[in-house]
Amino acid sequence: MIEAAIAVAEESGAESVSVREAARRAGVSSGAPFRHFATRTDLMTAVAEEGMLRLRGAIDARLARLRSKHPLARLLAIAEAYVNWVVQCPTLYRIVGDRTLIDFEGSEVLSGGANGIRTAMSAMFEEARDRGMLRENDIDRQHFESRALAYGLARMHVDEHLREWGIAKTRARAAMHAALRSYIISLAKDPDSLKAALEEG
Amino acid sequence: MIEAAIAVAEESGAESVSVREAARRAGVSSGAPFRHFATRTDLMTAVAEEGMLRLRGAIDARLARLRSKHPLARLLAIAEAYVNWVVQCPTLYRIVGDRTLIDFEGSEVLSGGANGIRTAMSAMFEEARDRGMLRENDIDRQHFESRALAYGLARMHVDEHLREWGIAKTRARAAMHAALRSYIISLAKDPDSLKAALEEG
DNA sequence: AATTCAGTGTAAGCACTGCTCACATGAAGG
DNA sequence: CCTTCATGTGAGCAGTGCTTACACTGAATT
Repeated sequence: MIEAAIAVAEESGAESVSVREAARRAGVSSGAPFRHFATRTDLMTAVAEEGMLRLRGAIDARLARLRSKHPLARLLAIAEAYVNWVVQCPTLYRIVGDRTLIDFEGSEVLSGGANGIRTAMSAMFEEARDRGMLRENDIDRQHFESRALAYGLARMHVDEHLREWGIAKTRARAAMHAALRSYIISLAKDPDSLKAALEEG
Repeated sequence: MIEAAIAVAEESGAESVSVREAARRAGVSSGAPFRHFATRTDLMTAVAEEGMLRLRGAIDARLARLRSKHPLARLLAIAEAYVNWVVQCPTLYRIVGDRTLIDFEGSEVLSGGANGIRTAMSAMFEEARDRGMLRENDIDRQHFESRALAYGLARMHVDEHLREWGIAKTRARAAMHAALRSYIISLAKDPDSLKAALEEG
């Protein structure tokens, strides 16, 4: 069912996923899905949970691959992995973020997943501050601001706002990376050493 | 019809606006709306156009009220007026931004309106650069970045992401203003003179 | 081994939706 | 007075979310 729902969403858009269509795709009758998901929202929530797991997997993989221990470099890596995943799976991302389509608060996977990402970012801001790497020390504001930037970039992509900016889909990643990179660099007290850390990979 | 549709959206959510319910609200039969709007999308597009006009009105009013001629101060004013309007009319803003609900490209009011805001911001970045007010000179990237930040803040609000950040609705405006302000200030070559211009109002 | 029974799938059906269409109304203009 | 055209009407079609009475299966209990 979940795979069928994802397939429908991928080709027809997230809002036009119907329980019946997903059931047809899975080769069962129209009532069958309701044995496993009480409501359409529950089905879409299950789809979103699958998406959240993949997103967290992508972020964790990126962090594991990153050599640098510079907290701002790791912060940028999280943000980049985030937007990379959004570019790769825009439909799934839309579902994960759409609180009118799913029950976000009611899902441990979803709220816990979002919480985990936020906590990881928070830890890196704290470490950067404690090691004197930040130009300013109000890390709550900087955390909120960087999240808004990453979310805005991701949203502008999935909401199709990029064409108006003359940014082709093939260049979306590069444009978003450039924005994130320059923003994170602007937070650093010593931009040059951060740039060096970023070169390190 | 448009007023009725807005009323339904305000109290039941934008996605659950139905042509029939709007017709009931307006006291006409179920087929009547289709004399004026060929499809539900057209009706929602008309609602969105109304929203775009109000948004542009709010921004223009704010700029007219602003004494300072400092381009970065005016830039911040645009961004603040933008998020203010989003906080004030979240439902309408969701409709304006939802390209699955409306025909954005097909509406002169909508695409032209968005274009106008972008052009206005662009002009201020150019002026700031030409007057040597920016720390860096790649204004395209800074314009894109600041738009992503403003859009992300607005989206986080209408998508109900703020509670997870411990930001109550009453404080949303203040949090968003703080983020925008500190970001714009970080762009300025001479932050102190910008701060003075911001004090001027 | 027979029986129970929970888990799953089926098909019909309800109330709703977007949208169409044949029809009525009614005002404007020749 | 008659035509025309814009608008509203209400029945109807296909699709939706969801429920429900029914049937089947396979494993556990007696």
